[in-house]
Amino acid sequence: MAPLDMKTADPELMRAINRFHVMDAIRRFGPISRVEISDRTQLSATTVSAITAALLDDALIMTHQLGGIRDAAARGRPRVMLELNPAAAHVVGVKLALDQITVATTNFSADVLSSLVLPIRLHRQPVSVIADLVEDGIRRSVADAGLTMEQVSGVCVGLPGVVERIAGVCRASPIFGERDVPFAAELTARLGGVVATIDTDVNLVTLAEHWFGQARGLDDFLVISVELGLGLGILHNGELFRGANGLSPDLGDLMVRAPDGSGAVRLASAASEASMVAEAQEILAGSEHEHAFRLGRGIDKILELAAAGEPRILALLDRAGGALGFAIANLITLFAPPKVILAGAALEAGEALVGPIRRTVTELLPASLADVSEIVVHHWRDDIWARGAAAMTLRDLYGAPWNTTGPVVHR
Amino acid sequence: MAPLDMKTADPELMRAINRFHVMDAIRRFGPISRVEISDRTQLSATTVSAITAALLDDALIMTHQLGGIRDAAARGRPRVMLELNPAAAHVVGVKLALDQITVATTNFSADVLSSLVLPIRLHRQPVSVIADLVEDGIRRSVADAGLTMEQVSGVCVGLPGVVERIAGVCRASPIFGERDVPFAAELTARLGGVVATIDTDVNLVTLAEHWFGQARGLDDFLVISVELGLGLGILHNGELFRGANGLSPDLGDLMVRAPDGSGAVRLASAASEASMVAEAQEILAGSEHEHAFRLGRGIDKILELAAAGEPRILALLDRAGGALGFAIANLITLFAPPKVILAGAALEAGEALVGPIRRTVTELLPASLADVSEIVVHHWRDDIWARGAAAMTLRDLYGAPWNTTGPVVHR
DNA sequence: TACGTTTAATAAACAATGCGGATTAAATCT
DNA sequence: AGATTTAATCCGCATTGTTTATTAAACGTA
Repeated sequence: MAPLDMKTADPELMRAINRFHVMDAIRRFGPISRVEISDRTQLSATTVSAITAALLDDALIMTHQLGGIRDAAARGRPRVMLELNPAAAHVVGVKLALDQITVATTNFSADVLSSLVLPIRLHRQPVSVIADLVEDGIRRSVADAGLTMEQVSGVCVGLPGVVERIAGVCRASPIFGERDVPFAAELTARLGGVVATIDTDVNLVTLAEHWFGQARGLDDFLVISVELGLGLGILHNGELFRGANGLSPDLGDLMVRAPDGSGAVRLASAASEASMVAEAQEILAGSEHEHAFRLGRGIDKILELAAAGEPRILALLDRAGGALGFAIANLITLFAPPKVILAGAALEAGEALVGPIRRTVTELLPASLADVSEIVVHHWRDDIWARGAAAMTLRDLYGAPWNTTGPVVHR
Repeated sequence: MAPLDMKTADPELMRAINRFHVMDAIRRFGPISRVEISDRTQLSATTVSAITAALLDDALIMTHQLGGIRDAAARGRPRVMLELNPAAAHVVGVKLALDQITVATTNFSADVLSSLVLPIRLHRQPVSVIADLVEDGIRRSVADAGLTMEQVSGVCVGLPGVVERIAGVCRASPIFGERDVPFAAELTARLGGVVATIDTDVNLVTLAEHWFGQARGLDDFLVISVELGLGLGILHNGELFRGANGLSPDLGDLMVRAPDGSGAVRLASAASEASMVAEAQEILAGSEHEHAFRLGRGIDKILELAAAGEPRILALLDRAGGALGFAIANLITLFAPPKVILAGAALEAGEALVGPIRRTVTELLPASLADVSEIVVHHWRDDIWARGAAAMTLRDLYGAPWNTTGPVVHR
């Protein structure tokens, strides 16, 4: 074994750690004054002053001019409020799904400046074709935002499947026909100097939930997305959880009891949108509804029939919910997260799907963990992925120095 | 939310981090010279010199007098070898199982100085009775080692179930009738100044495997123990994995498909020693073997019959292996560990149990993870638990400063 | 308007740390 | 005995965070 892999400490690391804490406080609570940063971080006022001076110098933060609302009874020298400088950097977030590409450009505060959707079926396209499409989308979104590529600090691509972020390699994904696709390198090569990284789509939204969403400030929670495929994001101890080597797990690969009790099946084939649509298509073969599934949005038809109370569809959703509940119960047993966030078009079915999930989780969870987790449904706006991608890239820009999880830079 | 919870950096933390790295290098590779520490840790020779001087001053390490074996062609000033000072501290490790208490006293190098086994059925004894028994065992083991309680730096107790180490509370365990037992406090109160901590029994052995055993230097692996109950230990990114709030998960609480395909069952009721014995007893009711199960060591009878090729026992082991394989496949999907270590009396059945485990894992694992994990069986000596408890306590003594995971001290 | 009070932010002095280069220590080689 | 080689330490320097003192910028009051 080579040198011990943990980082040793020197003054530079010390500064990096404290700079991160200051940045994090400004991001989370800004506009915020130096005194309050000092309070929250437990750093001395002097240190905060020195660090903020450097950050102002680098134009990463700026003073909030529109004087803060001073308490009427305020005395003494007023606090100068500090906040992120939105113009300090711009990043592009991309989400690849089986049926579309979403691209958005954001500023340093993760505000979306421009976004676009390319409704293209990517299924089994060659990697180079997909990379070309993504490149075009990025360049167009950047132009729409009134920026040039030189002003873009980073690009982050989220996609379903098994992703090794550090290496920039997609080990397996429904998007690609091949295995072990070095998509980060592929894309970076096309962008002329702008570094692209990749991650699981759900990891992006998990980070977005942590920074902006329902789990703000919560250090442990799960995100489960039910789209064409299934996604799992885990925030554990304030950090995105990844398996060994930074390999993000794929929820669809988890095994569950078969809904009909006949053994084990992949969760993806029991509870993903794709599997539900296929099953519904089979159930309704020959009926008046059959043709609706030809149009590609079979899930909408399922929701419609569920709302109408069609019993076979309700039974289908019940089985899917049972399978999801099984997997979620096991995840709660392992991670004990206070919150589990569900999202995805299928969740629009409401109690028809969520009910069985909750019921199964309650049924299968041991008594000692009965009350640790709250299961909530969150309806995402389209841009949450982009904000997550932005957060991921911003984290790299001023990221936590104690994690060696930064991605490899391909040039 | 109060102050940001991550530690801020100051010179003291810097020194603590580097001191840890030096200690860790000495522990892992000692006897080791200062230059080699410098090489391995990437710290400058000056810094290593300063830190080792302080450690020598505190008598935590000592110079290795029996001059190292110098290469015949060696030139220059000889290296002075450094190693842990075994007498620097002593700790006591305790393991509670349903049928016995094991106690061992070790020195600073985790060598076992004395150990004893109390074959007592703890099942549903009052907490105070168990604490009394443990106290007696500890005092006797310490005396056997020729030490006084004043010389003991810490006590660590491992037990099955759901344990919240930081709080020192056992949330649920087959050992205790009650829930939420503050056993660390209970025991510390009896030991007059010596601090006791608790943890999952498997976590202790996981740390022992990491420090001394088959997984030395491996940063990611799983440990699965099949005893009367089931245990799961996870080393992830070089750290013991715990759920939110430091809650260690219980393998027995994981749900698996029922072996007969009729739904879901707790793994504990499908593959633990207890469940296998109960099932075997039922299968063999009325046969010549029935009375063997009255003697308490039913697992031995199972192994004997498996070796003899008794088909119903082989089928039983096959079902249990299938259930374990199901759970292990899901764990591999989540954690992607390069190694999975199995242990426990039931594993003596050899291929009759391990075969089905391997087969099921191979069958259920997705192709992208087919080759990441090696499954091995490790036969533990009785003292491995004690060494793990020692390692756990030593880690607290000179522990990783960046983890806020130290246990609460009750007095 | 002048001056005191209050609070925020910075400056100066100090202590701890790690590092690079020079120096000393301890062995072998010639 | 002196040169050579390698290990370990000493010295001076740069960086950092903290404490204490000082300045800055507001308001209140006479």
